[in-house]
This record gives sequence, structure tokens and C-alpha cells, in this order.
Amino acid sequence: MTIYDELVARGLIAQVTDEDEIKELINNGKATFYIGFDPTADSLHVGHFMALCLMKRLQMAGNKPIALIGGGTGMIGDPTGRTDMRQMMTPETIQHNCDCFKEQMSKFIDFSDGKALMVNNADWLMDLNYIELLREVGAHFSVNRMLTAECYKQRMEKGLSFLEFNYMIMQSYDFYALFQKYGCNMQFGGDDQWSNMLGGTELIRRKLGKDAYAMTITLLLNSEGKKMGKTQAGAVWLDPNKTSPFDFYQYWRNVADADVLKCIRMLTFLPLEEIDKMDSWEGAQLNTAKEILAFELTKLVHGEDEAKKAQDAAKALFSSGNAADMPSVTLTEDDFTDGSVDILTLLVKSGLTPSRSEARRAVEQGGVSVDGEKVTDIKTAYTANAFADGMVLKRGKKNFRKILK
RNA sequence: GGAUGGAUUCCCGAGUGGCCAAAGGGGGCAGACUGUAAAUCUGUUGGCGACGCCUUCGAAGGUUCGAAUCCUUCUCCAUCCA
Repeated sequence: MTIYDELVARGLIAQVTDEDEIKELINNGKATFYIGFDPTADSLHVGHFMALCLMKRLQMAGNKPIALIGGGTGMIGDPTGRTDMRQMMTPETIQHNCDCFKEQMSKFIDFSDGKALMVNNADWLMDLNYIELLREVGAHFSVNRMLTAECYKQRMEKGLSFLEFNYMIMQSYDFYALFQKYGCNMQFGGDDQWSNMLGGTELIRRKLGKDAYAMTITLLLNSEGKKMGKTQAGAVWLDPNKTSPFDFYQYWRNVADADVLKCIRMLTFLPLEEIDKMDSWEGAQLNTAKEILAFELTKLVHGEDEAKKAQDAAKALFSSGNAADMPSVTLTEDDFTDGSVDILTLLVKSGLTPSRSEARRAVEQGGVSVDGEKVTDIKTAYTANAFADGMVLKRGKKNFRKILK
């Protein structure tokens, strides 16, 4: 099976500019492709992970990836898919984020011996001269056409600043610059980037009279049409300090039935034959599929050891309610008043509830338990020796914390 | 630059002097049911030393016994005109 066919079978490909040409290139390892990452936060998240996996797949097939960090485009902000204006980031923040991205990426992609490149578009975008750019690049863009692009259409209602309007031009310029500098002949990106990417291929055609290609990756949406990898608390991060391996595991362990197979197919490196077998699974059996998904992904991101730990912890917690590896909190002397701590303080201290009011509610509604015993009185208090072996505090069905002294 | 409309709690959106910690919906959280799923039903959803107190209706002032509501200035946004 060729790499292209595999990508199709996994449902990763959304749109392509020239299918035959792209097949030819990537199947034979002749593509030098880039994917851009805008440094909007100090860690990569699940959305980026898809792109990284794709890079890895293509790299394994002999193609050369270029990871482009958007130190320059980050200064502008991509309006795509947003209804509000982006918060402007300071150059310092952007730089910091770029550094974090670099570090995380090098864990996934092999950058040794020129097998892959990492570049920052600040290197060429920051030095652009306005008048020159207008003459050289601006002349090739039709405002009329740009306005018909989906990403701008939405914003026509809510308002779009000239700053953000230029994002497409910057991204197009990136492709043009990479094409010339590194012979980069293909761009990949999320499906929402389609119009920005076409801007690049057009620019290359007009400026240089040469062909370059673009391909978009299917956005990972759940059955309700929302982007996956987001929780109420925010994105699911790849940085273990921002999203612990356990939480990361749990996120995938809890995906909806309707989404499991799609996720396994798109995100894991399991062989397709194996995945096809799971296709017939139904009902409770899907629970096993979720375990596989969660384990595989945690392994990819945090390594096998962490994945095992997360899995063991999860299994132990949900069966017996106790486990060695679970997020823990250690109390200090200061947390005790008159030698004891009350349940509300414990809930807040452990981070299981954000405020005492919510802690109170949780207890009153019967959602809190300690070592498997439901707590019903908000005045319940514990002395230091209750924590001798570690206390398992639980709020709701899925939030556990081990409390130590 | 001018005219008009607007900014309310996590989001949408009511409220136009006291009965407003602010309707309704969405989302979230908890409970029941389950398979750590979905759907459904119920409760809950600013904070706190909690039948009371404190902070919140874009920002800052002012009027008033009393302001999300009235006045002034400012900031931001949308639509139309230039």
C-alpha cells in the first residue's frame, strides 16, 4: 500500500490541488513539504499532533518535512475560523512560544542529518519592506477574490482588520520563500487553511511560473461537529505539565462511541488491518477500543512508561477506587487548623473544585467521597493521621486526587 | 471625520430607578440510569467565616435614600455616509 493510499484510508486527506502529481511526489519520497505552526500558546496541542503525525508518516516514506514556526505570522494572527479579533501577542511571548514549540517538536520528528528542517518565518517576514512587498507580492493578489474566501466571508459580518486581512499574504509569502530557499514544493495544513494555502501556490505560479502543491488534513471533529482536543478547561496539551499524562489518557478514554474508530484511524500508527477488525465492534466492546486509543496516543506523546502508568491508574481507580499512580497533593502544616482539615478545604486545596462554594455544592449534592465513603456533611473534618496512607478524594465519577500529608 | 445602534454573569440573550446575584436558552458541574459512551430525567451554576455580608451588568466620574437601568466623559464594536 502506498503512503498516499494509506493516508486516504485513514481519512486524513481532505483536499488536494492536484491528486496525481501529489501521489507521484509523496509515494516516491520526492516531496519537500512544510506545515506551519503559529505560536499562539506555549505548548502544542492535539490539533498540532495530527499534523506532526502526518509529518512523521511522510518522513518515514522518504519525504522531507519542514516545520515552519510562525514567529512572523504570529505577529499578525490568523483570522480563520474566528469571529473575534485575536489578542495581540507581544514579541517576547511569541519568542517564548516558538522556543517551546521547537523543543516539543524535536521529540516527534527526526531532525538529524538534514532529514527534516525547522525554520521560523520571522527570519524573512520581519525584514520585509512594505513598499517592496506591495509591488512584488501585493500586485498578485486580487482583493475581490480574497474576499470570497471562506475564512474572510465569516468575518465580513463581524469585522476584519487590515492587519488580519494580510495574514493570507504572509502565509503565501512563506510558501514562496520556502520554495525558493529549500525547494519546498508542497504545503500541508488543516482543512481550514485551504484558502491560505492556495494563496501560496498561486503566488509561486505567478511569480515563478512553477507549480507547487497543497493538501489539507481533515479536521478532527467529533460527532457533534466540534473540534476535538478541547475541554471545558481548554485545549488538551502535549506538555505533561499542562495536561498530565493521566488526564491526557482520560480524555481519549472518554471519547464518544461514535468517534473512537475515527480517532484510532486518524491518530494512531496501528496497522489498518487491525483497525478494520475493530470496525465491527459494538456496544460495550467499544470500551476496549477506547482503551486502545487512549493507550496508543499516550504512548506516542508521553512514552510507553507513562502510558502504562496512566492506564494502570485509570483501571485501578475505576474498579477499586485506589491506585498508586494518580494525581496527588501534599498538605502542609498550614492547611490544618487546630489539628484538622475540613472537607471543603481539601476539595479546594486539591484543585478538585475552584472555590469553597462549589465544594459545598458538590458535597451537598452527594458528589464527594473519601476512600470510597460518600461525604454528606460539609463540616466533616480530618486529622493528620487520616492521611497516613494517603487519602483518596473523589469528586464526581472521574475526578480523583490522592491527598498526602 | 459625520450619523445611528450597541457593550449584561462561561456563551447567547432579557432586564430601561427599588421586588436584581439579575428571566430564558446553551454550556458546565453533580445525582439517577449506564459501559469511564450517548440519550433521557432531576438538581445546581459569582464569592465568603452564609437565613447575613461582599464583589459583578465596557471604564471613570456624577445625580439619587437607592443605579445594570438616569446624566457626563472616555474606550471598544457594528451599520450607513465621506
